Amino acid sequence: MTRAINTVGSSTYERIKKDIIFGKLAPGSKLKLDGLKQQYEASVSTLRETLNRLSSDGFVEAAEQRGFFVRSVSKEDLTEIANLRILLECSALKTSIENGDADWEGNLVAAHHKLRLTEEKMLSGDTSQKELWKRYDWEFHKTLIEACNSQNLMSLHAIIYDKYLRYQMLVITDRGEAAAKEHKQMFDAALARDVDAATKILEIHIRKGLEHTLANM
Amino acid sequence: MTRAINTVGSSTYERIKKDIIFGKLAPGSKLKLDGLKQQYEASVSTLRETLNRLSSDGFVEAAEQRGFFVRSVSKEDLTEIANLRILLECSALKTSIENGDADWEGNLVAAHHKLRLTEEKMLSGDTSQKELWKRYDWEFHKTLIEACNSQNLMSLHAIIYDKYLRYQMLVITDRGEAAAKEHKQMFDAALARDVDAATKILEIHIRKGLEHTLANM
DNA sequence: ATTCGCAATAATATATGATATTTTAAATAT
DNA sequence: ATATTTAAAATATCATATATTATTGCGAAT
Repeated sequence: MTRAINTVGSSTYERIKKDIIFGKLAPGSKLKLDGLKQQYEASVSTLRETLNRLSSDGFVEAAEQRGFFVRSVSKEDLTEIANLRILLECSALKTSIENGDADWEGNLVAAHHKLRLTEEKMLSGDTSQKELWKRYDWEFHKTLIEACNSQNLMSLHAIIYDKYLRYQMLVITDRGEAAAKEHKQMFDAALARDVDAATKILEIHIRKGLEHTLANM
Repeated sequence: MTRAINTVGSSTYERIKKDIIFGKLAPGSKLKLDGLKQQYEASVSTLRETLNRLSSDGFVEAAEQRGFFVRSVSKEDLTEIANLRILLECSALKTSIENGDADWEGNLVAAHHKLRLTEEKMLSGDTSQKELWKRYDWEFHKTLIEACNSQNLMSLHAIIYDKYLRYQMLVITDRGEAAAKEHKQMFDAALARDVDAATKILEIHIRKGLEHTLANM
């Protein structure tokens, strides 16, 4: 179906992006072309294409004539990101709740169900599924806003979400039960078409996550 | 000072981006590497780096193994862009007015003065300065939100502004006097620290621009 | 002795042209 | 008309050459 994984360029893009988000490539560290060449088995040109894209996305810093660096982190930057996520995601959520049809509701039920299952496993001590949990968290939040009717807003949100996620991955612990409860509340409010309640909980959800990460970094 | 113009890569990036925004490269048209090579005097690899960056920015569409295209335009897309600009710019304006210091006020006075001069020239029939007017319009809007304390928000806004501008450049006419009056009102409201009035006028300003462009495309 | 400035060298990034794949189209056969 | 084959065009990738930056070592001045 999707041929995205076929080219060297797109797969190294995904891999490097993932390695930055999950902290395998440390914030601020130098991305030497020669080193990356061996690590990702791609040519310099391909890598430069990838790094240029990531620099436009804001995951990599490109210093003219001096090469590429993993974007550094700071509390100020995280705060900016969180506020931006609140702005974008709440706005999208509002429109989405107002416009969502039966399909949207169905997708939402499915997304929340999968997320909840994984959350329950994680809460009972099984931390092996952290990767999976992250994916379902993303799918749940994405599905919530999917009926917002703005491709532009969705793709901006996707990048901000990943930037926010990177900071979450920086700290060891997550908020566990509290976050799960907020997910449930959001889910209920969205199905009840209660825009105010849903956006309010979403803002709290993000703000609490921000505080938690700030306190642990 | 800035060495950005020194490398082939960054200068072709600026040139191609400008040519897309100002319509020299038509929406939807194919960007053949071979053709660009001659037009911009750069090698394939350099051009690919450029096009990859522009694709992340959303000015170019990259079709896996089928090359690059100038991002196509549509009324729906423009509407999305305008709404996004309202969301981002109004939020930034609010914070900026709340936080702006004397420096900010000074910059704002200067920016509005330059914009006004050019607007007056344009209104009196001298359309030769359209390029300059566009630059001052950008600087005015940018200065308005400059005290918002969010680099992330500023850079997101810069891209959205350019996307919006591209649509404005697509239609021949602009709103002239009406837009100039709105600029003055925004300027006054910002200096008076009247957040509500300023954001309200900004939203009207963008929405009117949207309607004008929609009607003429 | 230590710091500073300069030159030579090494390391690295940028840019190019060449090669291998893949897609598009044109032509032929079914 | 549709499917298949063939030829041409275009893209993706690589290896290499050029330009720039960073490092090291040396000697002069404080």
